Amino acid sequence: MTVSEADYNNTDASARQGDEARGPGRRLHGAIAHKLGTAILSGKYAPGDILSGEVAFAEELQVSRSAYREAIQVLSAKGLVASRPKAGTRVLPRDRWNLLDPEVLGWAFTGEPDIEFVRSLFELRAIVEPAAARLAAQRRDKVDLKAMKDALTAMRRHTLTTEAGRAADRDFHKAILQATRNDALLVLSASIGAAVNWTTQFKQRARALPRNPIPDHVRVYDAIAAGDAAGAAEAMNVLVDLALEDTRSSMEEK
Amino acid sequence: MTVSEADYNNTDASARQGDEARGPGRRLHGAIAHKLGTAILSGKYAPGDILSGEVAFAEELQVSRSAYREAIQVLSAKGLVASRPKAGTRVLPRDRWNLLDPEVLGWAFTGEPDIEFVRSLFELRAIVEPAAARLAAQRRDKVDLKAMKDALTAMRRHTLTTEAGRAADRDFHKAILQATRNDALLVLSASIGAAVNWTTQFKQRARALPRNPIPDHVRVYDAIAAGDAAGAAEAMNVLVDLALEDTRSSMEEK
DNA sequence: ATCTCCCTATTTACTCCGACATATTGGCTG
DNA sequence: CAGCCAATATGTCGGAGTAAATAGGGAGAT
Repeated sequence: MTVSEADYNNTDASARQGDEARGPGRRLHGAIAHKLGTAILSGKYAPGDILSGEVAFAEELQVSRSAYREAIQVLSAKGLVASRPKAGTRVLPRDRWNLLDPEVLGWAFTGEPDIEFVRSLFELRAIVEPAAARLAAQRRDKVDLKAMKDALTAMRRHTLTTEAGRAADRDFHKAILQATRNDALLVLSASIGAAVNWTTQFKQRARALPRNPIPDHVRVYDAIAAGDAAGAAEAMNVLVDLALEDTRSSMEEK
Repeated sequence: MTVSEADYNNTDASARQGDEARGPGRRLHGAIAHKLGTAILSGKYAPGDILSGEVAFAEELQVSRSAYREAIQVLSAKGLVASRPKAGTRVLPRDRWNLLDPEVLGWAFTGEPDIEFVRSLFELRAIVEPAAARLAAQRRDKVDLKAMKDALTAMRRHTLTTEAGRAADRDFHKAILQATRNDALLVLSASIGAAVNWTTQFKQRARALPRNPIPDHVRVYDAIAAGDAAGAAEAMNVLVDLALEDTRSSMEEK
């Protein structure tokens, strides 16, 4: 064990993720991975395509082979590409992509997001989050409830137009999943939370949010606090439905 | 577009994933990543710990710094570690780990799996798969049904004691998720499928499988084929419950 | 003469090495 | 106590050599 324990928690990732270029704190291979990742997610490189050889591509990008290779390792780890000697580096079929990886999800939403995929994500939310709310209502303790309440007050103060407000929204949902005492669900939260963050930003882009989301969240909180499993599931169901509604309309009228 | 399209689909990953050493087809940095990944998942390196410096660690592992760094990039991409100049490479807190990544899941099951985590995974299955079966019952077409039927016959022929049989089991569940027409769910299939594979192997390890799993699967198939959404969800619910039962008992009596 | 199989040759990723650049930390100094 | 400075570990670079997998050609059999 070493000194300085409570560090490395700079989860600003979600805040600064949209950045294009390479600022300080953003490594070169990270920037390359971002560039290639968005290119693949946006369809610029289709599954089955073969990327130019290491030497050629690295030279084209003006980086060393080391940096390029490390970027490829990242993409490979996320299931986007696979490399083999003599055969080259190939974009894998879409069902091998790790779409639930928060970073991949971010890449998917930097361009024009596929509306069909957004629908898929909300359908997944509609399955997972009500079930999570049900479990949370049965297993939550005081600490969980306090976390949810704090997140709610923060949401009220900052509103969803600010990054701080969206962070509070994510905290609220994360607190619920944390209360389920289920690690697998909690990991999904990181992914779904990221996705929700992008779509929420989308809603803002189109117009000021027409609906006040606070009451929906309060209903969920109240049911969980009361230990009302069925009520919590139902309230969360409504919340997700409304969020889908808003997102859909804002995407269509664009 | 280039020659030789229908390749790169060697998903033997799940079949040969338990290998320790570095065989042909398994790259060096992949072996290092596997070694470090399992070490982290097994708790040998706890969150917050700092790994020895690149030069030192690479020398200790008898590999070049490049190979070691590429392995670290893989782990970093999966959220297991993070590196910063001067500060070193640190193991991230558990909630940052990408536990749903199929490879990470494999690492988690190479050692003694945490029974609490297995419970979490089955709880997730119990949430997602019945809902998926419900959607599949509403949206499946002939092709989907044929894929399920083929998988069932393959399961009958090989039984779950063989890798071929387990592959058929995975194919069955994958066919269901494919029938939901939902990409996000389909990605979860890769993860859940991997998890199911490991736990199934576990059941085998303890003793010959006491229960014949075929009838449970057939009930699910029949309901989906009949378009009976509620019945499909319920049948899948039973299936997952029984699987959990078997896994739990085999883990306890070990 | 045609087909099959094996073997070689080439292409490409993979690994290694050694040097330099950069960023962050922690101590030092004013 | 604040701001500067140097030590240190990661990050980036370029090149050289190795290993693997595919494609193509040649020998053998049908």
